[in-house]
Amino acid sequence: MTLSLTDTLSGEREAFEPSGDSVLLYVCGLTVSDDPHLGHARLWAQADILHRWLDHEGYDVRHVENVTDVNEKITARVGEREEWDSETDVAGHYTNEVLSRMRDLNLKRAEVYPRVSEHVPEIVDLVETLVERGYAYESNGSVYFDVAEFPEYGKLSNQEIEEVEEQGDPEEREEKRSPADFALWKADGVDADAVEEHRKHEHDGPLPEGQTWESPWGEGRPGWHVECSAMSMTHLGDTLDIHMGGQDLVFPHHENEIAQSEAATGQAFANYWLHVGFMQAGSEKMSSSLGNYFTVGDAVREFGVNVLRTFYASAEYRSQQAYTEETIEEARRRWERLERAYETAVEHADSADALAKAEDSEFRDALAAARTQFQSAMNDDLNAREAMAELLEVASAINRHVEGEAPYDYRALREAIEFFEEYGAGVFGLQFGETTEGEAEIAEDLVELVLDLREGEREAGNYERADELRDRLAALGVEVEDSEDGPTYRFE
RNA sequence: GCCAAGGUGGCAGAGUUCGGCCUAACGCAGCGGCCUGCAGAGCCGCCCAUCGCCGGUUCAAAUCCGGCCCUUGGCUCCA
Repeated sequence: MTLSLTDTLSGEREAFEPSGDSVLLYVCGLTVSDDPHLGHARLWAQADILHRWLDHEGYDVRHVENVTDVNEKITARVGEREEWDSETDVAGHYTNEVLSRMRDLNLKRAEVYPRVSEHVPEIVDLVETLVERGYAYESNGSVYFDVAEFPEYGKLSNQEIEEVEEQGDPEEREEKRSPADFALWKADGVDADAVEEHRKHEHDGPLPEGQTWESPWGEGRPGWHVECSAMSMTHLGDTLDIHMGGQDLVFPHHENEIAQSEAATGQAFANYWLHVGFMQAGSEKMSSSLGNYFTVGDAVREFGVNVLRTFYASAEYRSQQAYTEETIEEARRRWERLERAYETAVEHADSADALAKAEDSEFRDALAAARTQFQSAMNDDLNAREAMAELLEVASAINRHVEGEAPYDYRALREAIEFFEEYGAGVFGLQFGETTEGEAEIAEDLVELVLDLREGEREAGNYERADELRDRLAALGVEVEDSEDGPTYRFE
C-alpha cells in the first residue's frame, strides 16, 4: 500500500515515488505584510499533515518554506507605526508574527525559511542564466521572461498563451514583447501605484522608494515569481519532489516558476504539484483583500490549537472548506470526543480492573480495522477526513468497551492509546493529555476544594446550592460532571 | 470570454482514480431510550439523500459516456 497524490500537472492521482533518499518538499509560503488568517493556516496545516505522514511512512523529509519579504504591500505599510521606518521593520514584524503562529499550531519545523532579501545574488544568477540562454530579455532596466521561447508555457494551468491577459501594470506593456511575458527583474524601486493601492493608513510624506539591489541591469529588485525558483533551487536543488501551495497560485505564479526553472536547468522543476483548496468564508474565498478573514492569532486564542487542527483534518486538502460557526463547533465537538475517549482509555488502562488476560474481541477487531483504514485513507491522496473518521471510530470503540463490565482488556486499551498517539498526535498534530505544571496544579486543587463543598451540599439535599456552585465553576471555565464515583471536571 | 475545481441528507463532508461490499462513512444539529436528584458525558436506537438536470452504456452507476444548468476560484496582489 503506497501513497498516491493528485498532481495538478497531470491532473491525475499518481503513485508517489521520491527521486532520492529524501523527499524534497517546497511549500510556497507567504508575503509578510499582514497577520496570517485561517486560509493561510489551512495550507500550513495541510503541508504539516503531509510532512508528518511522510515521516510516519519512514521518509526523510526536507521541507523548505519561503518568506517573501520584498513586496509593495510591505512598502505600503512603512510609516504606519512609529517604529516602522523601513521595509525591514515591517517585514521583520510580520515574519515574527507568522513564525509564532506556526509554532502555536504545533507545526513541524521546516529545514529552513528562506527570505527573498537574503537570496538576491542567487536570483540575479538565475536571471542572468535565463538571459544567456535566450529565454529572457532586458528592456529599459527590467528583465522579462520571453514566454514565446518556452513552448510548454501553460502546461500546469492549461492556459493558452493567446488567452493570457495583460499581466502587471500598464506601464510594463511598452517594455514587453508579449502580454504574457512576466518580470524577472524590475528596474528601480517600488511601483508607486501599487504601493498607493495597498496603503491602508493616512500619510503625508513621500512614498518610500522601496528596496533595491545592484544588478547587471542597474538598480532594481526581483520579480515575484523568480524568488521561489531561486530559493528552492538554492536549498533543494533543480528538481523538487513535491511543490505545494494554495490553489490561487496555479496561475500565474506556479506556471511562471515552471517556465523559469525548466528553461534555466532543462530539468523538471517539480515531480508532484499539490494545491490546497480555499477556505471559504460564507460563499466567498477568505482573503486579506476581501477583509472577510479571521486571523490565526484570534482563532488560536478563541478555539485552541486542537480544535483548529481537528477542523483542518475534517476536509480533504484539495477541496474548498467552509469556515462558519457551525463547522468550527463541529470540530470542537469532535475534538472533545477524541480527547475524552483518550482520557477514558488512559484511566481505565491504569486501573485495577485492566487485566492482561481480559480480552474483548470486538474491541480488538475494531482497532485492527481502524488501523488498516487509517493507513489506506492517508495513502489515498491524504484523505484526512476519512482518516479522522477512524480516530473517531476508535473513540467509539473505547467508550463501548468501557461501558461494559470489568475487567477491561488492558492490551487493547494500550493499543487504543497508542493509536491516538501515533495517528492523532503524530499525524494530525493533536495534543492529548497535555499537562501543565505550577498554576494549573493550584487551580486543580482549588476546583477539588469547591467540589468537596458541593458534595456536602448534595449529601444534605441542598441541590440548589450545589447547582449554583456548579454554575459558578462553569462560568470560570470549569465543566463539572457527576458520575457514580463522584464528580469529575475538566478545564475548557 | 478562456481555464480549473465542484454540485451527495437540516449543516458539514467522505465515497467517483479501479462500476457491484453505497439499503451512501465519520461528525454536528434534531428525536426516543438506558444511565442520572437534575444536567452533562457515554451507550443503544431513530429521523433526514430518487447522490444538480436530461439522455446513454451495463446484469449492475453517486461512480463510465454525451449534452445542459448552477456554484466557487484563476486569468490583477493573493495560501
